[in-house]
Amino acid sequence: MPPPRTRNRRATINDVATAAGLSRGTVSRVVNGERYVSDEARIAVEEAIASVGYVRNSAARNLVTQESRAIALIIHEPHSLLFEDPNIGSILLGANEVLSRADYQLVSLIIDSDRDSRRVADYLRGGLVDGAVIVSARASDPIASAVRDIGVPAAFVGHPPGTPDLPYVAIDNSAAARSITERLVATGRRRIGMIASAMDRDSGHDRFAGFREAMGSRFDPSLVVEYPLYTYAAGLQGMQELLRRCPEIDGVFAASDAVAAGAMTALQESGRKVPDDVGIVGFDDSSWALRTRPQLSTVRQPADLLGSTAAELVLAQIRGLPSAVQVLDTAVVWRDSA
Amino acid sequence: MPPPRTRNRRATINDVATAAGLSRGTVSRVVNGERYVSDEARIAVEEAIASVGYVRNSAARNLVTQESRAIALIIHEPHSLLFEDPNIGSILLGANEVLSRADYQLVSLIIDSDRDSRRVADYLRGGLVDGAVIVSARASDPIASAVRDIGVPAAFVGHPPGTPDLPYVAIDNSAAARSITERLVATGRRRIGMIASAMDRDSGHDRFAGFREAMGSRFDPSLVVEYPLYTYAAGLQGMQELLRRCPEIDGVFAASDAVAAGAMTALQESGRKVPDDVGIVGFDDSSWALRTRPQLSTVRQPADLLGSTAAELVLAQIRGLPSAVQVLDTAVVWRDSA
DNA sequence: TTGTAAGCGTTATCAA
DNA sequence: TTGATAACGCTTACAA
Repeated sequence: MPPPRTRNRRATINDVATAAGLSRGTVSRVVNGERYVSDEARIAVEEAIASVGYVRNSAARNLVTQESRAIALIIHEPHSLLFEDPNIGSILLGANEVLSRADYQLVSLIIDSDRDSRRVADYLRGGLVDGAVIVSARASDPIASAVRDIGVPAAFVGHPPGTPDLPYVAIDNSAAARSITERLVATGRRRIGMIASAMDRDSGHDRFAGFREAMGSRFDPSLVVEYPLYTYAAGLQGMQELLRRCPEIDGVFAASDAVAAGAMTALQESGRKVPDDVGIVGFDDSSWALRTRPQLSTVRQPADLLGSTAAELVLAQIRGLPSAVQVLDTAVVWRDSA
Repeated sequence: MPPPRTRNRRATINDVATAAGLSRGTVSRVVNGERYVSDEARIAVEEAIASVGYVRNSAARNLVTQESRAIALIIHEPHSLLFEDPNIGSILLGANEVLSRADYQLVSLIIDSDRDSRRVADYLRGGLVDGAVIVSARASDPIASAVRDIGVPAAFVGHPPGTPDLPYVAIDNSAAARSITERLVATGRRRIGMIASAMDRDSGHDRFAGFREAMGSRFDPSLVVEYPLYTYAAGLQGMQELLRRCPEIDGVFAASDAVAAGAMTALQESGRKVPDDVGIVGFDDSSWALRTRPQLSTVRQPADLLGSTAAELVLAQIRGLPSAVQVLDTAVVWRDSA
């Protein structure tokens, strides 16, 4: 029998108490699975709950317990890029996994306008969540400082410049970029360029820095193009531009796998063979890397771990435990594109 | 000057009232921007708010107003597919746009396990949101019936079989599939197959049905392969299988653009030219369609409109307005892959 | 225009 | 083991 659809008024704990012939306190204890409830009381309450169709009002509960058992995940991603980047899905799933296990509800809030930004800040401020993990913040992101001011336990995925000193989890983009660039150099390429992206994010900025370091005196600024987003389109255009500037180019570091995939298309359209004529490497080891022909040499980044670790960082703060910055390992995975 | 970080106790409306030398009621009126507040009172309250660092407690407010001004967007997507499908990002953004304009906070809840499913149901039941839009429900999805039982205003994107009779917004997958298949037939192909996917969703099921209808007596079941998810990998494997079964195949309808992209790779690896040797069409007109070479002929589906319309459906119910099922238009966009 | 006071539906303390 | 009762922080008649 479906619960009586009292669309007029929802049953309260009082209604249950009356129906069961017991007090509110006892009903509350049953609902929360506490000890010190006799079997007969428990049964009576359970029957009453079923008969009046009671469900607990979370607002009232949160008000008295002063917690919500929910954690926000704030996604501030440029419109066009949202979910084109497979990393963010993995981060989300990773965070959800650890929060779910700890019996917290993950609520994702997306910021797509200044208006959203304000509303999300209000949402956090209102005490509707006990903590927040922030992904894809850009340099000097207003939501980042808002979170700090609000004082809610929080952690970043990545650590953009200009970000308040909150705990974060990241990878060493610079070191990873250096490694893969060095590997590319070692294949004997002479003219190596880079398609840089998202320089206003720590990831984009640091990948470029790593490339530059690895190139040392061979670094040639005219062989670097820069685009705002990690997209296939950026790779396509970037490679075309590089080819225009220097037809003899024989190596390319693309700032992400999606960018590398676009670049590879441009290379093939220009009649060049990968890796024979030009070697190309990406970054992320996302699903893109296995889609290209040949498959991409790239840097593996543990996106799900990024998400789960960030979630753990905020959980630790909630529990009053110390939470330190975490830098996760990456690995170069060498396939056939270089 | 940053607000005093009273980590000990948050200021309440009472503290503001005391500081301003006014009553709680007046403070509340100022906070909510109501009329009938003298300028001097308003100013005094605003100063007091700043000095004590007051922010309103949403749980308390929601408790008395009996609303949350938040709408849930429930994503029940198989782990691996989450956000590989660009449609879902567009749906999310579309919904966020209309809700944001109406000053509602969109909170996305993802379901990735049975445990999640129960927790999300509790979240909805608890009154933490005023409505819900459900995307990517599968046939007989438990969360779908939970939502119906809970009685919260809701709308589906799509209308899987076995779904309770709640308002939904969808496209006519079957008619669209028929159109593009007919167009493919008209190019003179003789042996046309299909790579079907997600048959447990209305979209997957109906696209296949449309294909079958359009093929009429030419329909050949041995030229159909079926995979659970709309993925690149499904397209890759599906096309290989089709080629094995029938090397002379000269036309393919892939159930989504991602699938088509995978199929195109398989075709090219087998040495076949698209569209000369085999014509291929997809579905969605997502970013995938412009990435393949040649670019994909496909069905344009207004993913953002799907999201915004679903949000409007929910809003209408909250406002007590009638809300009817909506079927959105699609269009065949013909490029070079067939 | 402002103040008073009664809830909103829980949980939690303290007696019984 | 159970029952009163006092919060939790806010909104909202109703009075003044």
